[in-house]
Parts: sequence; structure tokens; C-alpha cells
Amino acid sequence: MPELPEVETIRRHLAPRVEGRVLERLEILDPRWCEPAPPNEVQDAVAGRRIERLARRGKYLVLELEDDVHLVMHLRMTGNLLLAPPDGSPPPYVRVRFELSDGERVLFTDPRRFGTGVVLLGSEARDEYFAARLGVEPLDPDFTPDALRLLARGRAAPVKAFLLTQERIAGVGNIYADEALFRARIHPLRPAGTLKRPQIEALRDAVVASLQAGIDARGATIDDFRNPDGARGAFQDRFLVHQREGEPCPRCGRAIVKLRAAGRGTYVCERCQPRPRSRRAIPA
DNA sequence: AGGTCGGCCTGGCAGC
DNA sequence: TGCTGCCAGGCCGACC
Repeated sequence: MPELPEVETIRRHLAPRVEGRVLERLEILDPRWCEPAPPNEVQDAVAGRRIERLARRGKYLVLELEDDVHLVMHLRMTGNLLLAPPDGSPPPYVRVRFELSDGERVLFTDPRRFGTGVVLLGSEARDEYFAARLGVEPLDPDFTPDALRLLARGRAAPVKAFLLTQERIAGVGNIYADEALFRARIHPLRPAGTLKRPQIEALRDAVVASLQAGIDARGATIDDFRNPDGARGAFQDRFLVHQREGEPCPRCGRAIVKLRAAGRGTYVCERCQPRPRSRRAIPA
């Protein structure tokens, strides 16, 4: 599942290939992709415009076009953006086709069809769209321990659910939440508002380190994530706890346990990440 | 209003 | 072998 590091990997691969080219034609093969907008409307809004930038915000990719037209895309679970191989045979599950100047073609593939695309006219509309959905960008300098402390203050939700809430921190998904909590030695069921300052600082550093490690490995390939050139990521081989049930903890050797938190499969070392003892009052 | 849960969707796999 | 049914989960809307 593409999270911030996977989306950023795609962006870095694709940006030099698309920026400066003209998006000659957009072909939406699956109307669900842009629901409720009709495909014609979306296609007409972007066709013939120059691509100024491929940007990322949280797990969203934004194709910034001339005239302040923004195509905001989300890969959800199984979406992907691939450069079409020049030899012809297209990959399976193509939902949207981008035809660029100089014959370059980009394909949005998505077996489960959760991925979405929406056109926003004007950077103000784009900013409003993100402001309503996304919190702090965790790799930006303003993701400080103080910022995290304020976000967590008064939260009774388990810290894992807190990390997955995009309105608070943008871009952390199931993989990187598990990895960050392990690095910070915090149990995922610990209520977010009970974290003390040293743990807040450790968690901030761990979120940043986990995401950066994911980017350095060019993302994690679990099901079918691929870089736009078709290469697999390497981060799945570097998971510390995620999807390692029964394997020894890399720090202490105890078997890693799988549990459920925030409705998701969650992996922990219960020695390094001790369970919260009891419900404590959440400091307001 | 904070928090949780079901629906969306389909490939893959466990279990019969 | 072949079928059924369950699981995976990001996000959103419904509900408590």
C-alpha cells in the first residue's frame, strides 16, 4: 500500500519525465476514478496544458498544470503510476492513460479500483482541499516535538490510531506507524494523550526516521507497488516488526506479536513496547 | 466532537 | 481440484 515514502518514490521517478511536457490527452477508462465528476469534464479540464510540477502532499500526488489547474490523485491501496513500456504490451488494470508530448505515456493502474483523481481549479481550491483533510507534513521542519505534543494533547485514542489520522499527520500509514512505534518503544494501544515529553520526542524522531528509511529504500513492495519504471522497492526487506509475526525482535530477540489496533493488523515487540498498564487520565 | 466501524473493491489464499 | 468465503486496508460517511 502506498504511503508517504512510496508516493514520494513515484514522484521522484516521474517528475523529471513529465515536468515541462504537455499533457496532450487524458483518457479515463474507469469512470469510478473521478466520481462524481463525469470523465469528459476531467479530461477536458486538463487536456493540452503544460505540466509545471509533480508535487506530493501526504499520500496525494498533484499534477500541477498551467493556468493553475491541479489534478489531485490518490493511489489508495493498490493504485500505481507507471511509465508505459515503449514496446507496447500494457500492464494489467489500467484505469487512466496520460498521453504527453514527445510520445511519453503514463498509466494509472489499480486492481482494486480505490484510487481517485479530482481536478481543482486554482491553488486556493487545492489548498482548501488539503486543509480539510491533511495535517502537518512529517518531513517538513515544522513537524517538531512541540507540534506533535500539541496534536496528541487530550487524545484518548490509541497512539496507532492517532498516527494513522491524516488530519493530524499526513502520510503515515499502517507500515510506517508500526515501524515508528517500535523505534520509539511505544505500545500501539497506548492512549496518545498519555505520552510524556521524552516519548513524544522519541516518536517524532522515529516517524521521521522510518519515513526517511522508506524513501531511501525506494519504498516497500508488498503486493504490487512498483516504481514507475517497474522496479520493486526494497523496504519490505528492512521492516523491523511489520509483517514479521513470530520472528525475533531485532533488538531483544523476543518473538514479534501480531495484534489489532485501530482495526488494522499491528506488529509489536511486547518486551520493547510494554503494554499500557491502565487507563490514566489524559492531561488536557 | 472525538472515536469507532462499515463500505468500497478484488486478488489471493485457507479451508473444506 | 474447485469452490466458497474471508482477509488485506486508506479514506469517508454513518453512527455512538
